[in-house]
Amino acid sequence: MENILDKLNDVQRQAVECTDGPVMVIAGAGSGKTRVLTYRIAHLLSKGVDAFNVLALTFTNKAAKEMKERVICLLGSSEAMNVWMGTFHSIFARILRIEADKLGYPSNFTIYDTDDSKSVIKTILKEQNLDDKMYPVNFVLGRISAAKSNLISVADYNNNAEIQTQDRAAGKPQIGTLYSLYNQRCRKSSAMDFDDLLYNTNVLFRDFTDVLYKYQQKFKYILVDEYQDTNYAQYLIVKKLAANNENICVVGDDAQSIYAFRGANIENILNFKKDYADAKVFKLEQNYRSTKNIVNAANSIIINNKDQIFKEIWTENEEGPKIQLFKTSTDNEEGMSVASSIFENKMNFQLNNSDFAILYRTNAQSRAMEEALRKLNVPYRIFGGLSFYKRKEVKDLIAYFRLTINHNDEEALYRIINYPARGIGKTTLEKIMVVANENDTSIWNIISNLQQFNAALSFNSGTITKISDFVTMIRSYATYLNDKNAFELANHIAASSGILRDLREDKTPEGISRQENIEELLNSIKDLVDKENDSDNEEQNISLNRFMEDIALITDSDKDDKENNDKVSLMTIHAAKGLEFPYVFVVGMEENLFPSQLSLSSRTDLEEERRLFYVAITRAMKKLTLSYSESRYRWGNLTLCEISRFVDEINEKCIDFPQKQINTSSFNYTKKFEPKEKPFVVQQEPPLSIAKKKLTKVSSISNNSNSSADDSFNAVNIGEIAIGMDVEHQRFGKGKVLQLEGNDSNTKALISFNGVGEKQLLLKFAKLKIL
DNA sequence: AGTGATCAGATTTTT
DNA sequence: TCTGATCACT
Repeated sequence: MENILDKLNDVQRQAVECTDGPVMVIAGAGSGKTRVLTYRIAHLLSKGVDAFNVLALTFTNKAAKEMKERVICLLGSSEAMNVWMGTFHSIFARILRIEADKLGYPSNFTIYDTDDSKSVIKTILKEQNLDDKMYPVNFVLGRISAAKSNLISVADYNNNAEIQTQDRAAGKPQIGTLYSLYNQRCRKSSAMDFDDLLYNTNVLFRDFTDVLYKYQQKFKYILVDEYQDTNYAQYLIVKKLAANNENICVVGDDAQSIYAFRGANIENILNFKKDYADAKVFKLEQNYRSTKNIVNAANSIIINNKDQIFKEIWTENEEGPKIQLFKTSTDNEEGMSVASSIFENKMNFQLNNSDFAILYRTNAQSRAMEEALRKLNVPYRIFGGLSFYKRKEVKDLIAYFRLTINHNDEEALYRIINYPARGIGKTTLEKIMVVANENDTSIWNIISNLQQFNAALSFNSGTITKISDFVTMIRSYATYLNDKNAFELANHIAASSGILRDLREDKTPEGISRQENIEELLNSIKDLVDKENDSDNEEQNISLNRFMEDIALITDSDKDDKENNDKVSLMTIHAAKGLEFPYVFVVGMEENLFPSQLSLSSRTDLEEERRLFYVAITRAMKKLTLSYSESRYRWGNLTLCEISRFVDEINEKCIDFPQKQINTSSFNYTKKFEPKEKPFVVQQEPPLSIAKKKLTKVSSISNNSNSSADDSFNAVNIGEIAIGMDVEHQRFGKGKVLQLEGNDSNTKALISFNGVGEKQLLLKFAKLKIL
C-alpha cells in the first residue's frame, strides 16, 4: 500500500491519508478525483477498517462500478465487494427494503420510474377533470419532485403560504391536491418513485432514531462523490449519517455543478465548512488531462462566475494547439465542417473514431451532425438516447415481473393486462377503475375477487373468464418466485405470457430488434444468476425478486461493450460529464442556444450555463474545436444567430480568433475550414434506423495515434490508381487494391493489406505509394 | 383493435 | 421541423 501512495501527488496523498474527521476535496477537472476516492477507500481498508463500515455514494451506477473495480484492483482482493458502494438511490433503496415495515411499506415495494410517475399523474388529472393544458404532466411532476427533494411534505406544501401563492399566481392552485393524490396512489400501489427513495429515507432517519443510530454505527466512514450535485434530501441524509463519527469525505467541484435545474444545491459544497467547522479542505489543482491551452481557456471562462471556490488549475502538459473556431452559415454546414474535420484528422493522423467527441447543448443539434457523419461514412454513436430499459418491449416484460412480485403495482398492471391482446379492453378496464375507486381498493383486489364486485361491474361470462385467466396466470408466476431462479422464471414468463409469440410475428427489422432486446434482457438475467452461482454466495439461486430490486435504478451506460466501439461519440454536454476525449468539438456556440435563452434572465442560471461550458471545454485532452452557425432551424423557423458570449470570454491567447486577423472580409476566414471542393457526394441513403446498424461495420483505422508526417507517402494522384495495383500505406504496409468506388475527389479504395486485413480508404486522404 | 389525422410541445435529466 | 400522443373513425 505504501508504494501505491507514491503514485499520488502531494495534495492527493494528503487527502487520502487524512482519514478521520470531515474532509472536503475540491477536485478540478481532470485532477484525479476518482483516483483520490479509490485510493482513499483502499487506504482505509488496508489500514484495517472493516469494509462493512465504509459507505461510498455516487450519482451513477457507472461511477460506482468503476470505483469498485479500481479498489479491488488496488487491493488485489475482493474485500472491497463488502463496501457499501453505490448510487444514493440504490443504497437507500436497499436500506428502505430492510426497514420498509417501519414506514408501512412491504419490502418488495416497486420503484416507479419517471414514465410510471407521469402515467400516474395523467390518470389523476383525468379523474379530477383537470385541464391538462393548465396542468402539464411535466410541470406537475416537476413541482412534486422539487417538493420532495426539499423535504416538503404534502401538508407542508399545502400550508405554506408562499408556495400556495406561487401556484395560484401561476393559475395552478390544485398542485397541492395533485401532490396528495399522487402520493396516495403510489402508496396504494406499494410503490416509491425516485424522489421517495430519498424522502422516505429522511423520514426513516427522522422518526426512528434507533434505526438512524444503527446505520451511524455501521457507516463509520462515509465518502460522497460529486458532492456539488447533491440536493437537500441527499445532503441531509449524509449529514445525519455522519453526525456521530464525522468521518466524512466529500469530493466535488463547484465549477462542474450543472444539475441545479434539477434540484442540486451548489450551496452544499460551498457551505461544507460551515457544517463542519474543523473540516480540512484539499484542492486538487493539477490537471493531468488537457493541454495548457485548454486548461487556460477553461480558467479564463470560469473566472467570470461570481459564486465559486477559488482555485487555480494548472498543468504540466504540453502547450498543444490553440482552440479552433469554425463559423458556418447554416446548421447543416456546421455538421459538414465538423464531420469533414473529423474525417481529415482521422485520415491524416491515423486516429480512431473513438478519439473524437461532438458535444452539444441540446439533443436536437445531433441531427445535422449525424447526417454529415453518415455522408462521410464515419461511424458514430449517440449517447443518451432511448435507454435499453426504457424500450417498450423491455418495459413490457419487466412489467410482468413487477406485477408478479407486487400485485398492487398498478402501472405495471395497466401496461400488461391487455398486452398481448387478450380482450380486456379500455371499457372493461375503466369500469374496474371506477369500482376500485368507489370501494377504495386496488385494481388487483377487484380483479382477483370478481364475483364479489360483479354486481357493480356486471361483466358477462366471457369477460370474467378473460380476467380470471389473467389473474391465474400472474398468480402462477408468483408461486414460482421461490422455487425457480430469476432466469428460469423470466424465461417462463416471456414464453407463456405470449410476449415472445407476439414479437415473433413482427418480421420487420424493428420487430427483430425488439426480439433481440428481449433476448438481451433474458441474457443479462442469466449472467447475473450465473455470476452469483460462481461466487461463494450462500444464496445459490438468485430469485427474480432479487433481480428486480434495483432494476428501475439501472441505466444501461455500461452496456453494449461487445459491439464495435470505435465510433465518434455524440452527446449532450451534460452526458459528457466525467468523460474525456482527445479531440472534442463543441458545436452551436451561439447566443440563445448556449447559453440557452431560458438562462438569460438570472445570474445563477447564466452561471450554470457557464459551468456547463467549462465542463465541455475540460473534456478535451489534446485539441478543442468550437463551432457556430449564422443561422439555424429552430422549431421549424430559420433563426439568425450570433456568436456566443462565452467564446469572447476565452483568453484570446488560447484561441485562434480568425476575425481578429482578417478584418477586411468577415467571410473569408471560414473558407479554410470548409471542405475544399464539394467533396462528398450523397449516396443513396438507407433509412436512418438501418443506416445506424450498418455503421458498426464500417472498417476503421486501428489504434496508435502518434503519427508524424512522412514525406515519402503522399496522397496518390487519384487517376493513377487502379484495381489490382500493389500499394504501400504508411501505417498498414503493403497491400493490393481490391475495389474502387466513387469518383474524383471522393474515390474510395478497398485495399487488402498484408497481415492487417481489408481497409477502406478515401484516396484523397490516404497516404499511399504505388509500388 | 388498428389506422389515419390532428395537435401540442420541443433545454439540460446521473436516479 | 419533427415527434409523440391522442382521438375519432372503421
